[in-house]
Amino acid sequence: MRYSRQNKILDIINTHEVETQERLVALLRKSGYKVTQATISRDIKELQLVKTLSSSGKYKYTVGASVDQPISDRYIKIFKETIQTVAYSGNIIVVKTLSGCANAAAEAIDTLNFPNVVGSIAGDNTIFIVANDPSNVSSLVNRFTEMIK
Amino acid sequence: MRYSRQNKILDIINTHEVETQERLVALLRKSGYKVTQATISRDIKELQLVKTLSSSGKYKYTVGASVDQPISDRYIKIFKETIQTVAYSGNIIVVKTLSGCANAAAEAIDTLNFPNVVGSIAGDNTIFIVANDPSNVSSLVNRFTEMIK
DNA sequence: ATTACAAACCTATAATTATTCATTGTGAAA
DNA sequence: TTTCACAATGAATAATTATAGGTTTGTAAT
Repeated sequence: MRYSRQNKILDIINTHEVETQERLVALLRKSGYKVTQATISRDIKELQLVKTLSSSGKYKYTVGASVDQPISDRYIKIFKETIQTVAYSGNIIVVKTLSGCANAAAEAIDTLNFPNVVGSIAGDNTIFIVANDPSNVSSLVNRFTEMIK
Repeated sequence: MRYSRQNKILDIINTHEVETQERLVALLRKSGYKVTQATISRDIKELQLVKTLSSSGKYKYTVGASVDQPISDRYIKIFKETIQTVAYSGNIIVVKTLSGCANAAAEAIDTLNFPNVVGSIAGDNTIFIVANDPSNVSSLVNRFTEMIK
């Protein structure tokens, strides 16, 4: 599960000083992701992670500077590939995703910056999105469902 | 000449998409810097350069994200090690540096953010610093000369 | 000038990372 | 369901990068 794993990678490097890809592989295994260094190398490229100096003088991986943008494509792709169903009630939209992917998808939604969205919260495989008004919900839902086709 | 070379490195990566350290070695040689990859690896660490994705999907070296600061120490060190003499006239301070190091030293001065400095311009081994008023020049000169002791 | 020391550097190599090529999974179309 | 096409991955390895250890070079003190 690629996106779920990449999400976990972000998690890990935010909480650990990861010096090498091998180390990252080891940490991922502890979380149940069984991958090889080759895959991590590719993940790192995709996530645009970067090897920087930690304050201790060692190298560590961090999220990249992201100077040039069009990662937007990436988010749309995540969106398409992780979202399972979209439902709603009142001004709340409930999005179901593949397990472990809610965070990634929610970040995608945030970044894609849909109108009338007040905020969102993501669990493991569910996102709640709060719209500013119930009357705007159906058009949002339409846009979501259009996008995942 | 370490700092001069590192200055050149910054120059090069700002004007070229440098994919590997070996490539950087080659480009440096063209500019008369004869070094090995090992030294470049250390320079890159010091300069906190970072291998990121270029828009073409290839890797390239860029200046780092610099999340955590205290590079200030580094600037002070450059300052100490490259500045030769300090003189002044009116509201202009003239700083002489080791050859090729004026840029690095000027950047250090900029970053260290001295008061009453209006601006500066650097050549190869000379920096002109413009103070806001002649009356503030001598105290600035004192601080500079203190620092290089 | 000579010694002592440290910085800068190189050579060689260890360590790490990226990629090639093969395989397996996965979804869509027939 | 079978087939096709392609995405994702792993194994092996090529390519790249970091570092250990030793040498040279500059510098300051004697």
